[in-house]
Amino acid sequence: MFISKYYSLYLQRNLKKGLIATMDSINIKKLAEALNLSTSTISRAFRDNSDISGTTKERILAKAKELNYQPNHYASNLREQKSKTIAVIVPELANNYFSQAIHGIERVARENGYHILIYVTDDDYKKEVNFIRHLHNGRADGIIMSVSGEANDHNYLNKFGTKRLPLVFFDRIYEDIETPRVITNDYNSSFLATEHLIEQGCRRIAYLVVNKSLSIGKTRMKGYIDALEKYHIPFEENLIIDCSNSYEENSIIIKDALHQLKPDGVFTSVERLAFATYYACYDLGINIPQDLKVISFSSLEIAPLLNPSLTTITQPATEIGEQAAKLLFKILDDNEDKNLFNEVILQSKIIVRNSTSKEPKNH
Amino acid sequence: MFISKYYSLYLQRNLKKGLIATMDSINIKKLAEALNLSTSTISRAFRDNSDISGTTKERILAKAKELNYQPNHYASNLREQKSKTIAVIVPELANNYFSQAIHGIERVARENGYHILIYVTDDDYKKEVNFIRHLHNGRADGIIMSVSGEANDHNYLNKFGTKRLPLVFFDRIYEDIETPRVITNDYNSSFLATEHLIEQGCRRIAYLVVNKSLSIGKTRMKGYIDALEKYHIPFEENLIIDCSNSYEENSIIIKDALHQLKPDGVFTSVERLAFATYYACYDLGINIPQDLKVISFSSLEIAPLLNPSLTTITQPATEIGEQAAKLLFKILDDNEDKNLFNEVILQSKIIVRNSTSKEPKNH
DNA sequence: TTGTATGCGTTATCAA
DNA sequence: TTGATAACGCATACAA
Repeated sequence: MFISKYYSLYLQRNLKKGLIATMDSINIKKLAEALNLSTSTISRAFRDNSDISGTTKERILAKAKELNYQPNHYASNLREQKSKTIAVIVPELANNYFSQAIHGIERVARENGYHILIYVTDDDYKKEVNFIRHLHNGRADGIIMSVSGEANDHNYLNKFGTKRLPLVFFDRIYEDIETPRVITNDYNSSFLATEHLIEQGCRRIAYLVVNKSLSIGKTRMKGYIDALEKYHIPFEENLIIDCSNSYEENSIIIKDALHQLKPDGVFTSVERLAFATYYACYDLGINIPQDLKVISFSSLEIAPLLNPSLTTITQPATEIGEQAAKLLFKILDDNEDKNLFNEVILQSKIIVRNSTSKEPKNH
Repeated sequence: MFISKYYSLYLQRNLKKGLIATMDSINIKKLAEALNLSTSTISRAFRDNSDISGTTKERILAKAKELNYQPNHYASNLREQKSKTIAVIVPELANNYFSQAIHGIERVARENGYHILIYVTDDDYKKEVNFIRHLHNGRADGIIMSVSGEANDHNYLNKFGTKRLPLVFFDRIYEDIETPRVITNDYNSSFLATEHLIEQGCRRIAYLVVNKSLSIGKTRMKGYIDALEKYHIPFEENLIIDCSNSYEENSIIIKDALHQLKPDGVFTSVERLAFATYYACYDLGINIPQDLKVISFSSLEIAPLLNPSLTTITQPATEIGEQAAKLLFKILDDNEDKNLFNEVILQSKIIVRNSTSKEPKNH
């Protein structure tokens, strides 16, 4: 083998710096030498489809285990132009819904031999754009995302043209981007939730939302409005309470709203706002459910343990994650389907508990 | 340029299959052609240290943006022998503690330009071993882990010899593996928690644990035992309730224990068991805190909303994650420190609420 | 300051 | 069934 003098110098330096694999690091070539085989044969032992005799394969795998050899992931990826990795982008992590969804994604990915990268936007649109852009460098084969920037320009997703990575939305989606998605029947759930409050005797129902302009906020709001209409309850714009992402701000906003608007029912679009409502009621001495009934979208598993236990619209979070992952793998498996538009709609369940009870709470 | 006839055939086939970059996919060579520059110059524009004129750099970056070019991650990694990726291995995801910790890790990683891979073991030791082994193929530069297999053999971690990836433990650790770790003062917290129950009048305090043999279980148990001793309360072996990972099993175990042992205080080592205790008490008509006081390790943010509000030992989960990540980056940054043994101990806080109140609960 | 040449570790192709 | 080889896309040493 000829090594140019430049390169040998480069080698020397980098060996010193520890940048380059030294004797203690194993690779396909060394394994081949150790076994007196060619690298191609080694490689074949690790891919199932290729022709190779059973005995050599065993010999190779045994030696590989002994020397702790595994095919270098980056070299394989470079060669094969795929990474066996999917990226998951979520607005937040410390949220029962998203952690359950990720768990579902993780499980399906693992079964398919894929790894998952996690990105948290903290509801920051700029981060989202940045993540997506950087993911188009081969790091991931596909993306599963719950979006953060409904109010912003989604067109950045179209700028990749044919090179755009397969993308699946779940829960929070951009309606104007045509890509597979997994959502729940939010309109219907909201309608039923509102109807439930009305049936429990509420007439002034406040709707708490984090961002009215988010598609998920809009869909959920529509169900609320339509239910009011069905029961001929006039819709009051100011009963839509637009909250923020800040705990402190929400506390003030909600207390003000409860104080000034005196609703007898509250429907919150995310669980965080239900918690904030509870805290506000504790502070203000408002009794749930006597003075105020509360229902919320929530995947909280301990909703029955709250004081009072919280009536929830529970989304099948884990299943949503699983379905999203399956959808992505379907695209990844056969290129034909790449542009197939696919929408999976799962059903949420309303679970009635004491926070919307007509009777005084009892436990 | 000479292309062997074999290879040209191979090219043809793979182009058809779409396996190989075609016109729509950009790489360093095409960008170079488009700009009439060499690939090295392009490369230099993307690395900060190299010599390159300001104007060409700008020209290149502009064109790159236009053509949506980014250096291929896998090629760079192969060349540089590092991945700018860290792996995080946790026992479970749907747990406030771990999702908060991961959030902390994610933030620090992002700031350092690193990406994170998530692996969930579901408390399965075999999965853990498998993950770790596969990670040693270059996919990650380092690992942050909360362990699952205390009862098993940890020696697999030593089998990698000098090739072992930098590893940082957090919260659940293997004491016999010498590697940096971030933990909380569990012994002390347990001691204080038990003492708190005693001060509130408890004399028969049950300790609920998921796995006695886990180091974290042992440490926490020791604090409990020593606190009993301080107050001359005899330690009863059967008040240590060994629970499982199954919700249904725990329900039975706990109900049995409450029924037969009639404790007046319960100290649970993980929040899940506190929830199970609440459910059991609801079912059995046991009043918390009158009949039974409950304290638990928990990072639950809505502990004040429980019925009754739960007294917790709260770990600084996010900070633990951040510290673990920082520790890992310190190792990654300077190779010298590679074997430095480092232990960061953070303080948990006991937050007293109604579940351990002497007075009947009030809200 | 830029270009040329080379190899990172792997795998597919073809030849033997 | 195995071996030789070229290339995946990039980054660096050195020459120009």
